[in-house]
Amino acid sequence: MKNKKIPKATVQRYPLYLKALRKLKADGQTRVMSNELASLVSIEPTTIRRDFSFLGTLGKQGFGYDIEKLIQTFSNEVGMNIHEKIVIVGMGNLGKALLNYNEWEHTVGEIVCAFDLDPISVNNVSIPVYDLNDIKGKLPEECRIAILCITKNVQNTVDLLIDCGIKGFVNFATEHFTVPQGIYVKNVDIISSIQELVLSTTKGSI
Amino acid sequence: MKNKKIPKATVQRYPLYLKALRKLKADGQTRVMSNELASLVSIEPTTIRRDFSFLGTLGKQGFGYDIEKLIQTFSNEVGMNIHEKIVIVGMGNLGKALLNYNEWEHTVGEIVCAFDLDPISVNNVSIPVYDLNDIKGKLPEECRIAILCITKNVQNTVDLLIDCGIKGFVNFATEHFTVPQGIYVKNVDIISSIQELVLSTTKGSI
DNA sequence: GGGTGTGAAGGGATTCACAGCA
DNA sequence: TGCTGTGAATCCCTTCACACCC
Repeated sequence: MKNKKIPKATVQRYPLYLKALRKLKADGQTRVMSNELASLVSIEPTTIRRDFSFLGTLGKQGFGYDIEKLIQTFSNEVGMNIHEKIVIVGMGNLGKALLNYNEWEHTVGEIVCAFDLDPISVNNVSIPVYDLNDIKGKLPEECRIAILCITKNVQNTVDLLIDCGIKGFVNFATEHFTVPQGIYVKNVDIISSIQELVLSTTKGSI
Repeated sequence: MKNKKIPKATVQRYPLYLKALRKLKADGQTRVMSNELASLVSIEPTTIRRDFSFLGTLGKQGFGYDIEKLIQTFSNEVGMNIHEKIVIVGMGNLGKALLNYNEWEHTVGEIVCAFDLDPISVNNVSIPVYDLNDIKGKLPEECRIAILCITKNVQNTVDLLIDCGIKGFVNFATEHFTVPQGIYVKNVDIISSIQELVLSTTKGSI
């Protein structure tokens, strides 16, 4: 099964598996069976086994999977230990909250700096905060990923960031915007999340 | 096509359409064609037409769709104007940021109160903030949706909330937890989002 | 003509069923 | 025996192609 193109749906589940596996490891467990993992992440065991099989032969029949080996494989083969330089755009409560996540290191990278319309008033922050109008000069070249925590003038800011080399956005902005081909946007829309929740708790259709 | 069960994938796109349609309306536009909407939301026009068709015959051949009519239909038929009473659990920077979203009203409902381990120190907030240990007595009965912004003791808190009648969670916690059948969790995992972004910007597989 | 709505085809993803190995 | 790995079947979703209507 190795060398086959990994399906989109599978790739999207990998982070979920990794999270559960880290939890198991932290609990002192060293091996896990697809059944057990299934109940943790609410995914069918057979789906899990197929997902894992794309990365090679990782399990032992009648035994299960070695947790450490799985974590290593995910990290190496799927590029989950890439050290990205990430920038936060908009340093309100949300931006600060994201900065305080203590999970950046050893997972995807680090937040190197931030931009805000009023950088002077942002204090008690461990990274440099620059004026949003200075993006062009201050955005580090290696930055490819930006986290959008602004509420106004979103399209213009996005265009500017793309112009500076940003390839991917994690977007918390509600304002609608568009991007050209080749730029990836991961929307984190709390309203939409709740709408989905409402639909599923009332109609059970999701 | 009406009366047929609406596919899960379709339902998940409705909030996205609604957002784009509201934007168009705000820009003064009164009608839209599937082609135009497609380029806005990056979804194939034929997919859009099929998605809409589940809600009845909404468009006019050779003309397009009436934006106001679409918005109304979404609101009424898909339950997007339901007025939920929502509770925030954990009032750090993130909780505050969410509270300041000015999009709650007229979309999904309102945030009625919050819980925190240290409620006294949370100030400048427009809703009551109670002690996390008092959930049992203070959580309004009609509350079915909770937004999790805590970082510790997540499983216990979740169990307690379910016990109090919460049916759905929007989860910002990174700590892994499980829920029984019939409880819905919408994970908002920023680390996973960035992992997906990294995978797509480096391997182009998403 | 220029668009929508939809049967039918095609493509992916999930699940079944079981071979194969520790 | 018990669990993984995987061909085959099934299911669901997307896309094509075109009938139909304004």
